[in-house]
Amino acid sequence: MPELAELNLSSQMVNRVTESKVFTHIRKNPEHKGLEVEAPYEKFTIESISRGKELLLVLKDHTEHDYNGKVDTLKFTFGMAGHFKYTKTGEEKKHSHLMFYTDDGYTLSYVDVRRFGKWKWDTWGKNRGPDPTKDYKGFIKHIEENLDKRAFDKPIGEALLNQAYFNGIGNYLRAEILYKTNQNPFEKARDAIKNNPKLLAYCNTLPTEAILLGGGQLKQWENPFGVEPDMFQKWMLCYGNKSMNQTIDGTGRRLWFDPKWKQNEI
DNA sequence: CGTCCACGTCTAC
DNA sequence: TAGACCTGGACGG
Repeated sequence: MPELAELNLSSQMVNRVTESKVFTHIRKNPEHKGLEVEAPYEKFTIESISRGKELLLVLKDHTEHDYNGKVDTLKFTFGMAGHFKYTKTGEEKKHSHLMFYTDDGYTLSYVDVRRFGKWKWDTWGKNRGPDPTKDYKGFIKHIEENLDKRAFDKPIGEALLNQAYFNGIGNYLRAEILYKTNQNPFEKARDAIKNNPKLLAYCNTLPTEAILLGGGQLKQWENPFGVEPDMFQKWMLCYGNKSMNQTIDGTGRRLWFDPKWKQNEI
């Protein structure tokens, strides 16, 4: 599930369901080896914000008699399968690992079959770049100021997964970006960025489109924006398409690309 | 049954 | 640049 679009949708969903809710307890599933988390206040509210492939839960003190204005942020990464579910307490889904309980019988659960996701009391990772959809200017500036770095010696197909510069781009977004910008994945990243103005622009527009289509598998909501359920599949032209070429890239991940590009062309 | 594969990091040789 | 971390779905014999 989780690339920029899915993290963004998770955050929107959390904001929608937790609006005007008051939480009192947090519990970790002992099966998960992750950090134990205790409620920082007797009563608290939850808001959420995403940035690339990270998501924050902002916990705010709601204890009337002892308000101190403190705010705590719990940072999540979703690994390969993380997402949130909101259910009645007692009806939590299998593989729920961190549960936030309201004072009126509901649970917000962090669910993650494979348990690759993580959480900790923290804010945005300092080794991750700006979100290309929420801070496009910052995203462009950060790349342009660092174009001479060795990270951009890599083929663009690999560089697009580098979260220091392309925070939120994952395996399906890179495939769609390369394909829809008519970009040779094996061209040196620095040259590709200089020669193909669509490349950085589509790091903004394609994740934005994916958000509006409700994201990929393991949807947070059924058709969050009234979009037909099969629209996302139709939108994905390259990733997972049998008529495309695929190879294992230098980082061990499967790269999907237009067969017109020859792999040894680097 | 078995093997391969998955929208991602991490850390250790 | 391998593995390690995990579960489960798809597909083959």
